[in-house]
Parts: sequence; C-alpha cells; structure tokens
Amino acid sequence: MTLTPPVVRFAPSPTGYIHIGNARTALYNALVAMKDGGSFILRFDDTDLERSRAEYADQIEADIRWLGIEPALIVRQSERFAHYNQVAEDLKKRGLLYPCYETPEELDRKRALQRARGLPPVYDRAALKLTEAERAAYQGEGRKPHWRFLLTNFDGDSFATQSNSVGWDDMCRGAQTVDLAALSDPVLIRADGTYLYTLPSVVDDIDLGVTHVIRGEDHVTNTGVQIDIFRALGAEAPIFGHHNLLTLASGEGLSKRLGSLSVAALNGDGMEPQAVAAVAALIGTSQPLELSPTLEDLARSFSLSQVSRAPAKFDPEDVERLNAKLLHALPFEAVSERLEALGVTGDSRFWHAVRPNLTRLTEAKNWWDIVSGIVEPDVDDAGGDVRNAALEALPETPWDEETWPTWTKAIREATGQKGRALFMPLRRALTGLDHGPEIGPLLPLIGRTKAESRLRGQAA
RNA sequence: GCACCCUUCGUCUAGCGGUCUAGGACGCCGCCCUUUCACGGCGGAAACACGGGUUCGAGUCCCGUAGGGUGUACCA
Repeated sequence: MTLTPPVVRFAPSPTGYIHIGNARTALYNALVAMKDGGSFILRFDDTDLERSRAEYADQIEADIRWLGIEPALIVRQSERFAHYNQVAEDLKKRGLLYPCYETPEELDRKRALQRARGLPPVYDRAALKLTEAERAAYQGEGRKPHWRFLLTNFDGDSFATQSNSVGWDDMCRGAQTVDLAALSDPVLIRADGTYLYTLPSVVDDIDLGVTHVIRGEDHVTNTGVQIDIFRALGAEAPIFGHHNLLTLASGEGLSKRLGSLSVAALNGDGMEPQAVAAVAALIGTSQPLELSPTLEDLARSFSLSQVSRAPAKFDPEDVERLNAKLLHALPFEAVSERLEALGVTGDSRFWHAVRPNLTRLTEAKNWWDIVSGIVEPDVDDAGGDVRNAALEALPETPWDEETWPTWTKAIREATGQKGRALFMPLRRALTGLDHGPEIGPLLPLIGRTKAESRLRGQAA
C-alpha cells in the first residue's frame, strides 16, 4: 500500500468516545491531507489492552466517517506488537532502553521528596547504576522491570543543571524547544510488558511514512521526547503542529467524561456533520464561523497558521445555530430519503414550508404529525367568533395554495377581525400551537376534514 | 513548586510602532418584511487585563503583577 504524501494520522486510544476537541484534531489532520492530496491514517493507539474496547474503536471510526473523513488506512497498534518488540530489543542492546525496578509507590515518594525540596520531579536514573547482582536480586524477589528510554546526551550525575534541548519548527506555534534535562527518562514498557503509547507511536510514524503529526498542544512535551526517539531510531522526525485546546465556557477543559459533547451524542442530538465539523475546525481561528459545503472546500480556505495559540471556548449553541442555518438552505432532494425514514411523506412543498422553522431535521416529524396526525386543537371562547366564521366560510375542495388567503379574507370580512386577533385563533385550532410555519402551504396537506373538526374543537 | 503557551467587544478573532476616535464574524438590541414564531434585509450598542518602562509616538516592543491553559504518569 502506498500512501500519497502528506501522510497524516489521527491516533485516538479507544478508551472512550471522541468529543468535539478530538474531532478538531482529526479534522485538522484531514484538512492538511486534503489540501495537498495526501493520505489520512486512522490509527488506534490501543496498546492498553485493559482499557481499550472494540466498541469504542468502532464508534470512533463511524464518527470519523460521519464527519466526512475517509481514512486511507486503518491501523491497530495492538496488532503490531512484534514490530515494537523488535525495536525495543535493538534499543536494549544499545543501552538506550534500561530496566528499572522501582515500584509506582517508590517513584511517587521520590517525586514528592523532590518537589518538597523545590527540585523538578525528574527521575534520578538510579536504575542505571544497578549492578548485575542487584538486578538479579530484584528479579529474585519477583519484581518485573519497567523500561525507560535514556534521553540523549546528558550526564546522569549532573542532569539537573544541564540544558539539553531539542527543537522543531511547529506548524502552529513556530520555533519550539523542549529541554530534555527537565524531563524524566520516559517509561516505554510497563512492568507487565505492555507498551505505553510513546514508542509505538514513533515506530508507526516511521513505518507508515507519516510526514505531519498534528495534535493538541498537550503533546508538546511528548514531542520533545519523541523527536529524541526518532533520532535514536535513525529516522527523521516528521513535521509537527500543536493546535490550541478547546475549553467549555467555564474554562474547564474538555474530557471524555463529558459524554454530551461526544461526536456520537451530537449526531444523536440531530446535529449535521457539516455543522459539527465547521465548529470543531473554525472555533479559535481567525476564520469566521461559517458552513462549508464539503470538507474539501473547508480545506481550501484553511491553514493551521490561522489557529490561535490561546485556548478557545466551545459553545454548543454554535453548533445548533449552524445546524439550523444549514437546514434552512437544504433542498428537498438532499433530505427526502431521511424524511421518509422519519415517517414524513410530505413532498417538497411541505419541506419548503417547514424548513425555516427547523433546528434539527427530526423536528420536521413534529410538523408532519400536525399536518397528518391527530391534533388536539387549542380553542378558547375568545376565538369563537373567528372559528365560527371560518366554519361558515369553509371552502369546498380541492384545497390548494390559494385556499388560505381566500378563506382568511372571507373570515376577516365576516368578523371584522384582522391581524393577530384573526390569525391566532385559527392557528391554535388548526395546529394546536401558537407558533409554527406559515399555514398557507400547510393547509392543503391538513385537508378539509381535519380542518373542520379542529375548528369545531374536536381532536382530529 | 518548576517549565512552556496565552490575555483586544458577551464569544471567536483582525491588528506584526504612527493609516486604531481599533476592523470582521456570531450573539445581543432596534427597525423593516411578515395576518404568528421563525427565516430574510437594514441599522445600533459593545473590547485593547493591570502597573511600570522604551519611544516624538504602544493594542502593537521590554519588565513585572494578576488571570487562564498545558505539561511535569508504569494516561494518551
């Protein structure tokens, strides 16, 4: 399989549903690929076999496709352990991956102590000084090692005072540096033998020929570490871009526990993918928040350099507003099948009458029910005269677009009522509601029989 | 604690020393259209976090303060 560059990847861990912030990352990758005819890889970082679930992976894949992204390739890290083992063996042989025997509790204690003394909580590389005998003793106790990567090029005896930076030119943030001396040697392999995401991510990026890594700014420190690993593996690091993160209006960060903001939930709530995609991609950029007909169109006008560096607030109402706007402009042909699936059998006249009142497509069903189902009319004494006059002047069939203006004119002349006083009693009787689409186009669909009953105050 | 990033109308932002009495978009308010609500059209109110510098001149550069975000995991 050859992937055309630029090759990008979206690499979620299937330990939950993706939310709008993850959609942002996925979209940015997709947009960068689309703009230059590249390839988008969906890679499940499912090395944590405990927490990863197929159900989440399936939903994430569905979410991605729903947003309009077609992955050129789908990869699961859980199927590539052999590759990682090979690379890990090589690193061990070269002394770049070394065994450590501290328990999590011991590490916690060390960190707490360092903090208390005002020192950065960096691993002290004690395991590097272990003798063969000491290692054997730990093994004898039944301790299993976890493995740390030896960050490049500084002396373990004086690491805290040295500066050892890696740098890159970030697509979003310009020149970046990360001081490896301020970081602990990262654990690459857990005591139970499974991999953390750090190494597999680098190995896959190399193997798959990933050219651009676009992710949230929560990864900038990781990037410093991973560039070091790329180098250790003799590979050129890809181009990196770290976009700003989304927060709630409160300033609180988005997280997977916010189920209501998951892409799947937005979908379930009746939001159209174009609306979700527009908000996910455009909020916190200098682009106005507006719809694009397709992702390709969005890709053309989009650039990562337009993404702000400050965190942006996500407002769910933005999605609703865009959703409504989208619906208001949608032609009947674009929705006819979905309407039918909803049980709405109205034609394009129904759609055009109802469309301006919709925020969600599913709401069309409510109006259809009012047209074709049983409605409890909302009648009161005040509207009695108008309703009586209406019954008096009840037009003969067939009913068409002209029926309503003709009819209401007759009622006005009979009662002397006009405007709201004329109109509201009729609307409330005919639809059971005091608001809604224009009645004119709806009236032929309601039909003479129902209209008559409803005006008499009878459910019909 | 330490490191990195950020701070312009309610929100997202334009602004890269004079053209800023700060521009746009969304929202809000008003008017118009409309025999309802909505849609649509037109108009309006609305911001440079604070304090010091540098400079003839600072939203724009520097320092500090405050506030926010992220990282500092055998999470990703």
